[in-house]
Amino acid sequence: MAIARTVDRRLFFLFDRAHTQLAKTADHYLSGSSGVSTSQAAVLIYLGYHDGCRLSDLAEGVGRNNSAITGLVTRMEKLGLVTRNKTLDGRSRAVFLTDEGWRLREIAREDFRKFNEKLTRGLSETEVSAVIKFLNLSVENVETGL
Amino acid sequence: MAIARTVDRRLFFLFDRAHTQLAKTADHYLSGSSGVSTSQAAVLIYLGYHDGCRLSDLAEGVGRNNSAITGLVTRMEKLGLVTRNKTLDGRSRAVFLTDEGWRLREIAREDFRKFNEKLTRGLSETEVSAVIKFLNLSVENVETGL
DNA sequence: TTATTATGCTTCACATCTAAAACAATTTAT
DNA sequence: ATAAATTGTTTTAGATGTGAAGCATAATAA
Repeated sequence: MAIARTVDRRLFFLFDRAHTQLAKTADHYLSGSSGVSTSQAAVLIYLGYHDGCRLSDLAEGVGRNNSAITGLVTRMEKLGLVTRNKTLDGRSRAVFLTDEGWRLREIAREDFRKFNEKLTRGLSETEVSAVIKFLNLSVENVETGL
Repeated sequence: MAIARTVDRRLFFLFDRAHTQLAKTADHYLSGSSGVSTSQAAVLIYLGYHDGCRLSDLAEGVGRNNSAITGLVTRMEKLGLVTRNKTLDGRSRAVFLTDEGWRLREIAREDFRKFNEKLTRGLSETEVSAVIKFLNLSVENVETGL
Protein backbone atom coordinates (compact mmCIF):
# COMPACT_ATOMS: atom_id res chain seq x y z
CA MET A 1 0.00 0.00 0.00
CA ALA A 2 2.62 2.48 1.10
CA ILE A 3 4.88 1.17 -1.64
CA ALA A 4 2.20 1.55 -4.24
CA ARG A 5 1.68 5.16 -3.24
CA THR A 6 5.35 6.01 -3.44
CA VAL A 7 5.47 4.48 -6.86
CA ASP A 8 2.31 6.22 -7.98
CA ARG A 9 3.72 9.57 -7.01
CA ARG A 10 6.69 9.10 -9.27
CA LEU A 11 5.14 7.26 -12.17
CA PHE A 12 4.83 10.22 -14.49
CA PHE A 13 8.39 11.35 -13.84
CA LEU A 14 9.63 7.84 -14.40
CA PHE A 15 7.68 7.80 -17.64
CA ASP A 16 8.91 11.21 -18.70
CA ARG A 17 12.55 10.45 -18.03
CA ALA A 18 12.33 7.14 -19.84
CA HIS A 19 10.78 8.92 -22.80
CA THR A 20 13.56 11.50 -22.97
CA GLN A 21 16.23 8.82 -22.95
CA LEU A 22 14.49 6.57 -25.44
CA ALA A 23 13.70 9.39 -27.83
CA LYS A 24 17.28 10.55 -27.70
CA THR A 25 18.59 7.08 -28.40
CA ALA A 26 16.07 6.42 -31.14
CA ASP A 27 17.18 9.63 -32.85
CA HIS A 28 20.80 8.57 -32.73
CA TYR A 29 19.80 5.18 -33.98
CA LEU A 30 18.03 6.66 -36.99
CA SER A 31 20.58 9.35 -37.71
CA GLY A 32 23.12 6.70 -38.58
CA SER A 33 21.00 5.23 -41.35
CA SER A 34 17.94 7.01 -42.72
CA GLY A 35 19.03 10.30 -41.21
CA VAL A 36 15.50 11.38 -40.34
CA SER A 37 14.31 12.21 -36.83
CA THR A 38 11.87 10.05 -34.89
CA SER A 39 9.12 12.61 -35.54
CA GLN A 40 9.79 12.49 -39.24
CA ALA A 41 10.01 8.71 -39.18
CA ALA A 42 6.57 8.60 -37.57
CA VAL A 43 5.23 10.67 -40.45
CA LEU A 44 6.89 8.42 -43.06
CA ILE A 45 5.51 5.31 -41.47
CA TYR A 46 2.01 6.67 -41.03
CA LEU A 47 1.89 7.94 -44.60
CA GLY A 48 2.92 4.53 -45.85
CA TYR A 49 -0.44 3.30 -44.60
CA HIS A 50 -2.41 6.45 -45.45
CA ASP A 51 -0.68 8.07 -48.40
CA GLY A 52 -2.50 11.18 -49.55
CA CYS A 53 -4.33 11.78 -46.28
CA ARG A 54 -5.11 15.25 -45.05
CA LEU A 55 -2.77 17.11 -42.72
CA SER A 56 -5.28 16.81 -39.86
CA ASP A 57 -5.48 13.06 -40.27
CA LEU A 58 -1.73 12.89 -40.17
CA ALA A 59 -1.72 14.99 -37.01
CA GLU A 60 -4.27 12.67 -35.44
CA GLY A 61 -2.31 9.63 -36.60
CA VAL A 62 0.99 10.65 -35.10
CA GLY A 63 -0.63 12.30 -32.08
CA ARG A 64 0.46 15.88 -32.60
CA ASN A 65 -1.13 19.30 -32.99
CA ASN A 66 -2.01 20.59 -36.43
CA SER A 67 0.48 23.39 -36.01
CA ALA A 68 3.22 20.92 -35.16
CA ILE A 69 2.42 19.07 -38.37
CA THR A 70 2.58 22.22 -40.44
CA GLY A 71 6.18 22.74 -39.40
CA LEU A 72 7.12 19.09 -39.59
CA VAL A 73 5.71 18.63 -43.09
CA THR A 74 7.28 21.87 -44.27
CA ARG A 75 10.70 20.67 -43.19
CA MET A 76 10.12 17.27 -44.76
CA GLU A 77 9.01 18.91 -47.97
CA LYS A 78 12.27 20.81 -48.09
CA LEU A 79 14.10 17.51 -47.61
CA GLY A 80 12.16 16.05 -50.52
CA LEU A 81 10.44 13.35 -48.47
CA VAL A 82 6.81 14.41 -48.98
CA THR A 83 4.68 16.67 -51.16
CA ARG A 84 1.68 18.75 -50.18
CA ASN A 85 -1.12 18.79 -52.76
CA LYS A 86 -4.56 20.28 -53.22
CA THR A 87 -7.74 18.37 -52.49
CA LEU A 88 -11.34 18.66 -53.63
CA ASP A 89 -12.11 20.53 -50.44
CA GLY A 90 -10.27 23.81 -50.85
CA ARG A 91 -9.53 24.04 -47.16
CA SER A 92 -7.49 20.90 -46.80
CA ARG A 93 -4.24 19.61 -48.26
CA ALA A 94 -3.18 16.04 -48.93
CA VAL A 95 0.29 14.72 -48.13
CA PHE A 96 2.08 12.15 -50.26
CA LEU A 97 5.36 10.33 -49.90
CA THR A 98 7.95 10.95 -52.59
CA ASP A 99 10.11 8.11 -53.92
CA GLU A 100 12.80 9.23 -51.53
CA GLY A 101 10.21 9.25 -48.75
CA TRP A 102 9.28 5.65 -49.51
CA ARG A 103 12.93 4.69 -49.61
CA LEU A 104 13.79 6.17 -46.24
CA ARG A 105 10.59 4.74 -44.78
CA GLU A 106 11.86 1.23 -45.37
CA ILE A 107 15.13 2.01 -43.65
CA ALA A 108 13.41 3.67 -40.71
CA ARG A 109 11.06 0.73 -40.33
CA GLU A 110 13.93 -1.68 -40.11
CA ASP A 111 15.58 0.55 -37.52
CA PHE A 112 12.45 0.61 -35.40
CA ARG A 113 11.98 -3.11 -35.71
CA LYS A 114 15.37 -3.59 -34.09
CA PHE A 115 14.89 -0.78 -31.63
CA ASN A 116 11.56 -2.05 -30.37
CA GLU A 117 12.98 -5.52 -30.04
CA LYS A 118 15.65 -4.23 -27.69
CA LEU A 119 13.12 -2.20 -25.83
CA THR A 120 11.35 -5.24 -24.50
CA ARG A 121 14.39 -7.24 -23.56
CA GLY A 122 14.13 -8.81 -20.16
CA LEU A 123 10.34 -8.60 -20.15
CA SER A 124 7.92 -11.49 -20.45
CA GLU A 125 5.10 -11.39 -22.96
CA THR A 126 2.69 -10.82 -20.10
CA GLU A 127 4.69 -7.85 -18.95
CA VAL A 128 4.87 -6.41 -22.44
CA SER A 129 1.11 -6.78 -22.67
CA ALA A 130 0.72 -4.86 -19.43
CA VAL A 131 2.88 -2.06 -20.80
CA ILE A 132 0.82 -1.86 -23.95
CA LYS A 133 -2.38 -1.90 -21.96
CA PHE A 134 -1.05 0.94 -19.85
CA LEU A 135 -0.03 3.01 -22.86
CA ASN A 136 -3.44 2.68 -24.42
CA LEU A 137 -5.39 3.06 -21.21
CA SER A 138 -3.54 6.10 -19.97
CA VAL A 139 -4.22 7.93 -23.21
CA GLU A 140 -7.90 7.06 -22.85
CA ASN A 141 -7.91 8.23 -19.24
CA VAL A 142 -6.50 11.47 -20.48
CA GLU A 143 -8.77 11.88 -23.50
CA THR A 144 -11.89 11.48 -21.41
CA GLY A 145 -10.82 14.50 -19.43
CA LEU A 146 -9.51 14.83 -15.94
CA MET B 1 4.20 -14.60 -32.40
CA ALA B 2 2.86 -12.59 -35.31
CA ILE B 3 0.95 -10.43 -32.86
CA ALA B 4 4.00 -9.85 -30.73
CA ARG B 5 5.94 -8.69 -33.75
CA THR B 6 3.28 -6.26 -34.84
CA VAL B 7 3.18 -4.88 -31.34
CA ASP B 8 6.95 -4.65 -31.10
CA ARG B 9 7.13 -2.65 -34.25
CA ARG B 10 4.81 -0.03 -32.84
CA LEU B 11 5.85 0.01 -29.22
CA PHE B 12 7.98 3.13 -29.39
CA PHE B 13 5.34 5.05 -31.29
CA LEU B 14 2.71 3.97 -28.82
CA PHE B 15 4.99 5.12 -26.05
CA ASP B 16 5.76 8.40 -27.75
CA ARG B 17 2.15 9.24 -28.45
CA ALA B 18 1.12 8.39 -24.92
CA HIS B 19 3.87 10.65 -23.63
CA THR B 20 2.74 13.58 -25.73
CA GLN B 21 -0.82 13.24 -24.50
CA LEU B 22 0.09 12.74 -20.87
CA ALA B 23 2.57 15.60 -20.83
CA LYS B 24 0.00 17.88 -22.39
CA THR B 25 -2.63 16.93 -19.86
CA ALA B 26 -0.22 17.15 -16.94
CA ASP B 27 0.66 20.67 -18.03
CA HIS B 28 -2.99 21.67 -18.10
CA TYR B 29 -3.47 20.03 -14.77
CA LEU B 30 -0.65 22.05 -13.21
CA SER B 31 -1.42 25.32 -14.95
CA GLY B 32 -4.70 25.54 -13.08
CA SER B 33 -3.03 25.46 -9.67
CA SER B 34 0.72 25.95 -9.24
CA GLY B 35 1.04 27.44 -12.70
CA VAL B 36 4.40 25.81 -13.39
CA SER B 37 5.13 23.45 -16.26
CA THR B 38 5.84 19.75 -15.78
CA SER B 39 9.53 20.38 -16.46
CA GLN B 40 9.62 23.06 -13.81
CA ALA B 41 7.64 20.90 -11.40
CA ALA B 42 10.23 18.15 -11.85
CA VAL B 43 12.93 20.63 -10.83
CA LEU B 44 10.96 21.80 -7.79
CA ILE B 45 10.36 18.26 -6.62
CA TYR B 46 13.93 17.14 -7.16
CA LEU B 47 15.33 20.17 -5.37
CA GLY B 48 13.07 19.46 -2.41
CA TYR B 49 15.15 16.33 -1.88
CA HIS B 50 18.49 17.83 -2.93
CA ASP B 51 18.33 21.53 -2.19
CA GLY B 52 21.59 23.28 -3.04
CA CYS B 53 22.80 20.61 -5.45
CA ARG B 54 24.88 21.50 -8.48
CA LEU B 55 23.29 22.17 -11.85
CA SER B 56 24.77 18.96 -13.25
CA ASP B 57 23.25 16.91 -10.46
CA LEU B 58 19.91 18.51 -11.14
CA ALA B 59 20.28 17.68 -14.83
CA GLU B 60 21.08 14.09 -13.96
CA GLY B 61 18.19 13.95 -11.52
CA VAL B 62 15.53 15.14 -13.92
CA GLY B 63 17.12 13.38 -16.88
CA ARG B 64 18.00 16.34 -19.07
CA ASN B 65 21.05 17.89 -20.71
CA ASN B 66 23.07 20.50 -18.89
CA SER B 67 22.16 23.04 -21.52
CA ALA B 68 18.45 22.29 -21.05
CA ILE B 69 18.91 22.91 -17.33
CA THR B 70 20.65 26.21 -17.92
CA GLY B 71 17.58 27.52 -19.72
CA LEU B 72 15.09 25.94 -17.36
CA VAL B 73 16.77 27.29 -14.23
CA THR B 74 17.18 30.72 -15.79
CA ARG B 75 13.45 30.91 -16.46
CA MET B 76 12.66 29.65 -12.98
CA GLU B 77 15.02 32.21 -11.49
CA LYS B 78 13.11 34.95 -13.27
CA LEU B 79 9.91 33.55 -11.82
CA GLY B 80 11.46 33.68 -8.35
CA LEU B 81 11.27 29.93 -7.75
CA VAL B 82 14.97 29.17 -7.37
CA THR B 83 18.30 30.93 -6.85
CA ARG B 84 21.68 30.12 -8.36
CA ASN B 85 24.60 30.55 -5.94
CA LYS B 86 28.35 30.12 -5.93
CA THR B 87 30.07 27.04 -4.58
CA LEU B 88 33.52 26.27 -3.28
CA ASP B 89 34.42 24.94 -6.67
CA GLY B 90 34.45 28.01 -8.87
CA ARG B 91 33.19 26.04 -11.84
CA SER B 92 29.91 24.88 -10.44
CA ARG B 93 26.79 26.60 -9.16
CA ALA B 94 24.34 25.44 -6.51
CA VAL B 95 20.58 25.75 -6.92
CA PHE B 96 18.23 26.47 -4.03
CA LEU B 97 14.48 26.67 -3.74
CA THR B 98 13.07 30.03 -2.68
CA ASP B 99 10.13 30.24 -0.27
CA GLU B 100 7.87 30.59 -3.28
CA GLY B 101 9.57 27.56 -4.82
CA TRP B 102 8.82 25.50 -1.72
CA ARG B 103 5.25 26.71 -1.72
CA LEU B 104 4.58 25.78 -5.34
CA ARG B 105 6.36 22.48 -4.84
CA GLU B 106 3.72 21.41 -2.33
CA ILE B 107 0.94 22.28 -4.74
CA ALA B 108 2.63 20.53 -7.64
CA ARG B 109 3.20 17.43 -5.55
CA GLU B 110 -0.45 17.23 -4.67
CA ASP B 111 -1.33 17.63 -8.34
CA PHE B 112 0.96 14.81 -9.32
CA ARG B 113 -0.34 12.59 -6.57
CA LYS B 114 -3.80 12.86 -8.10
CA PHE B 115 -2.52 12.68 -11.65
CA ASN B 116 -0.52 9.52 -11.08
CA GLU B 117 -3.44 7.95 -9.31
CA LYS B 118 -5.60 8.43 -12.40
CA LEU B 119 -2.82 7.21 -14.61
CA THR B 120 -3.00 3.68 -13.27
CA ARG B 121 -6.77 3.34 -13.22
CA GLY B 122 -7.95 0.07 -14.63
CA LEU B 123 -4.60 -1.61 -14.04
CA SER B 124 -3.84 -4.28 -11.46
CA GLU B 125 -0.89 -3.92 -9.14
CA THR B 126 0.89 -6.60 -11.11
CA GLU B 127 0.37 -4.66 -14.30
CA VAL B 128 1.58 -1.43 -12.73
CA SER B 129 4.68 -3.28 -11.58
CA ALA B 130 5.30 -4.47 -15.11
CA VAL B 131 5.04 -0.90 -16.38
CA ILE B 132 7.53 0.33 -13.80
CA LYS B 133 9.85 -2.52 -14.61
CA PHE B 134 9.66 -1.61 -18.26
CA LEU B 135 10.36 2.07 -17.62
CA ASN B 136 13.43 1.29 -15.58
CA LEU B 137 14.65 -1.50 -17.79
CA SER B 138 14.29 0.36 -21.06
CA VAL B 139 16.37 3.23 -19.73
CA GLU B 140 19.04 0.74 -18.73
CA ASN B 141 18.91 -0.95 -22.11
CA VAL B 142 19.47 2.46 -23.60
CA GLU B 143 22.20 3.60 -21.21
CA THR B 144 24.28 0.53 -21.87
CA GLY B 145 24.40 1.51 -25.50
CA LEU B 146 22.76 -0.04 -28.52
C1' DT C 1 55.79 26.42 -12.14
C1' DT C 2 53.86 26.20 -16.43
C1' DA C 3 51.43 23.49 -19.94
C1' DT C 4 47.87 20.19 -20.67
C1' DT C 5 43.73 18.06 -19.63
C1' DA C 6 39.33 17.67 -17.45
C1' DT C 7 35.15 19.58 -15.60
C1' DG C 8 30.99 22.57 -15.21
C1' DC C 9 28.23 25.77 -17.18
C1' DT C 10 26.66 28.68 -20.91
C1' DT C 11 25.88 30.01 -25.66
C1' DC C 12 24.47 29.07 -30.31
C1' DA C 13 21.85 27.10 -33.96
C1' DC C 14 18.08 24.70 -34.71
C1' DA C 15 14.16 21.01 -34.19
C1' DT C 16 10.04 20.24 -31.98
C1' DC C 17 6.08 21.12 -29.41
C1' DT C 18 1.92 23.95 -27.47
C1' DA C 19 -1.90 27.43 -27.45
C1' DA C 20 -4.09 31.04 -29.46
C1' DA C 21 -5.06 34.02 -33.15
C1' DA C 22 -5.46 34.77 -38.06
C1' DC C 23 -7.06 33.19 -42.58
C1' DA C 24 -9.40 30.92 -46.06
C1' DA C 25 -12.94 28.01 -47.70
C1' DT C 26 -17.16 25.43 -46.95
C1' DT C 27 -21.59 24.69 -44.60
C1' DT C 28 -25.55 25.99 -42.27
C1' DA C 29 -29.00 29.01 -40.91
C1' DT C 30 -32.09 32.73 -41.66
C1' DA D 1 -28.87 34.87 -51.17
C1' DT D 2 -26.52 36.57 -47.46
C1' DA D 3 -24.87 36.20 -42.80
C1' DA D 4 -23.06 33.25 -39.29
C1' DA D 5 -20.80 29.26 -37.87
C1' DT D 6 -17.62 25.58 -38.75
C1' DT D 7 -13.55 23.47 -40.54
C1' DG D 8 -8.64 23.01 -42.08
C1' DT D 9 -4.31 25.10 -42.16
C1' DT D 10 -0.93 28.41 -41.09
C1' DT D 11 1.19 32.00 -38.34
C1' DT D 12 2.94 33.81 -34.10
C1' DA D 13 5.04 33.77 -29.64
C1' DG D 14 7.36 31.23 -26.62
C1' DA D 15 8.82 26.89 -23.85
C1' DT D 16 11.55 22.96 -24.13
C1' DG D 17 14.89 19.85 -25.91
C1' DT D 18 19.40 18.39 -28.47
C1' DG D 19 24.43 18.62 -29.84
C1' DA D 20 28.43 21.16 -30.54
C1' DA D 21 31.33 24.80 -29.52
C1' DG D 22 33.03 28.25 -26.24
C1' DC D 23 34.73 29.81 -21.69
C1' DA D 24 36.21 29.78 -17.14
C1' DT D 25 38.07 27.20 -13.36
C1' DA D 26 40.42 23.27 -11.31
C1' DA D 27 43.35 19.36 -11.35
C1' DT D 28 47.23 16.97 -13.24
C1' DA D 29 51.57 16.36 -15.54
C1' DA D 30 55.98 17.69 -17.19
